[in-house]
Order: sequence, then C-alpha cells, then structure tokens
Amino acid sequence: MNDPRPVANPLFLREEELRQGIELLFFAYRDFTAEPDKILAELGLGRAHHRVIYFVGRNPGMPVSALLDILKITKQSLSRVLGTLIRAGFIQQKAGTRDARQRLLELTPKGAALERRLTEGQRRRVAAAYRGAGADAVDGFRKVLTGLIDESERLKALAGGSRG
Amino acid sequence: MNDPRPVANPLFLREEELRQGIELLFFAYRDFTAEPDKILAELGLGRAHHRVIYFVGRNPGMPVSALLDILKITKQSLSRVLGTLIRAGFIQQKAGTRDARQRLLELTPKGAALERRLTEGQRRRVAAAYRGAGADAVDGFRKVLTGLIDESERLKALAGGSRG
DNA sequence: GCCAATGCGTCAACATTACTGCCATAATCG
DNA sequence: CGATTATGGCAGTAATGTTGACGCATTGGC
Repeated sequence: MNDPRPVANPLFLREEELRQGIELLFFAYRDFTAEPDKILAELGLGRAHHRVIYFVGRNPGMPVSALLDILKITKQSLSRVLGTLIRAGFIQQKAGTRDARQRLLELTPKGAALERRLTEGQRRRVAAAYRGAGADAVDGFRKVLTGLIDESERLKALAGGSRG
Repeated sequence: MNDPRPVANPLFLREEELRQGIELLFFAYRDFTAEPDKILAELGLGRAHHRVIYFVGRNPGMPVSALLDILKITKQSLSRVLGTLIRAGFIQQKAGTRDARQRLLELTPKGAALERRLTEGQRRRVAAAYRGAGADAVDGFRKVLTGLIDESERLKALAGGSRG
C-alpha cells in the first residue's frame, strides 16, 4: 500500500532548491568580492570605495544623486567615501553645466587605473564562469538575477552605463 | 572591402557582457539582503547574525570551526556575533560527544522561528525569480554561480545541509 | 604520564562602513 | 522672494570586520 521509498516530496524539493539558490548567492558573492577587497586593503580602502570607483567609471559625469540612488546608502556615508577618493586623486568633480549645483563625477587617470586593477579579477572570474557554463546558462543566470532585483529597480539596473 | 557598419566588436561586447554580469550580481545581492536587514535592525541584530542563524539552522549540530570555514571571518568576529545569539536564546551549544572540546551549535525553537522569519522573504524572492525565469534558466543560474565560487570551495558550497 | 596540538573563548585596540539628525551653502524654479 | 533641490559638513552611534595575545580544556602521539 505504502511506497517504502520516501517519494520525492515536492514541497521538500522546492525548499531544498530555494535554499541552495540562497546559498549559491552567498558563496558566489563572498568569493567574488574577496579578491578586490585584498587590493583595497593594501591601499587603506574598502569595498565601498570599489563600488564608487566602479560606478563612476561606468557612468562618467554622473551626479552624486545618481550614485546615491544606485548604492542605496545615505549621502553622509557616500560623502566620506567620495571625499577620500577625491582627496586621494582617484576621482575628480566638475560643476554641472545645466545645474551648477551638481558635482559631476569622473575618474582621473589614476582612478581609471585602479578601477581596471580592481575589476580585472572580477571580469576574469565572470568570464571563466560564463565560459564554463555556456551561453544558455549565461542567459538563465541573467534572467534569474534580474528577477531577484526589486521590480522598481530593474530598469535602472539594466541601464548600466549610458546604454539606457 | 571594409564593412561600413561598426560590426559588433567581440571584445567590446564581451566587456559589456561581463560588466553587466558584475552589476547584476551587485544589484541582486543588494536587494536580496535589504529585506532581512530591516527585520534584523528591529531586533538590534545585523546581517552577520542572519548568516550565523541561517547556516546553523541548515547544519544542526555543526561545530564552530565549520561555521568559521563557511563564513571566512575570524573567530573573534564570529565569537561576538555567536555570543550575542546564545545570550539572546537563539542558539544553544552542546559539547561534542566524540570530541568534548567542540561546541556543537543548534537553533533553539526561538532561533528557528527567527530563521524562518528572516529567510522567508528571501525564499519568496528566489521562488518568484525562479518561476519567472523558468527551469532552464534556473539551471543556468546555478551553473554560473557555481563557477563564480572558488574552485576549492565548490564542493563545500554545494554540500549545503547534510546532503553531502 | 608528559607534552604539543587542537577547539574554543576572550580581552584589547583599531578600521571600515553604515546609520540618524542637524545645519549650511548655493543654485534653480515658480 | 520663497521653496525646493543638490550637495557638503559635523557630531554621535553601531555593526562588522581585523590583528595579536592569552587562557583553558581536551585530545592524541610518544
């Protein structure tokens, strides 16, 4: 009458499947950030500096407000990190032409060099994972990650540099 | 002789493709952690507490050393977080039977309840992203994320609970 | 039984990254 | 002119991480 095997319980499988996804995200992010963190530590900088350098490099001339919207931190937190990077000569500000209140941000050559150095390892890592998984897998990876982003943020996230 | 169209430069596309992957990872992780962070803040806890509660819930009876190996933080950092959780009654310790030096960790009922509350939103989010992307995409998602993990950590990461 | 190594905890000091709240300046807009 | 916007600065606080040193109980090899 009863099947002696513990037949695959769909609820259990689902739970297990979801937890595996959660864990993969944790482990991947952990290892993904470890490399640049090391380089940053040598320079007395932290992960927050990398994020700022990355996105300013990606969106040259962006105002502070746009950076705040991406990072989702307070302006006070950003202000300190940004101030450090400006004083250290990685980022420079220019007054906005349309709105003179704005401080438009861009990397200096020194900043661009650091950006390349920091992101190089991450690019290599992503490239290796893409190569190993194949084009279809990459497509799925992007689909799922996009679905994980808050709906209201998806367009902004995919806009990336000056693509959108 | 020359193709007048700026033919898709494979190097550019690759760079763009990789950067998009990097950004998706950032945005997904940002939004993925925002929800539990709010709940934790109400309790005077932080993301580190969630990680500990999560993995102890996943691996009941795990020793401290295993947790250190997963989280990749120093025992001093863990000790503080773990101490808080134990004093607050979310986690309890039992001496190891095989090795009496070990402190085997497990969630109390109170801890298990908090774990469910914290992870519920994340599970829902992952479930929604999985549903929206489809089974093939989920497979690709897992493949790529696995490839992003340090090779030496992949087996451990996939071992999850007591699956491996 | 001695002794080194292991597993865990703790104290001290410090850095980074985040937060809230408040105030200031300057420019834009209505 | 007055309200809003974009930005900067200061003060205080907290979470999370680090290194270094030490203690204590237990284990395991000799």
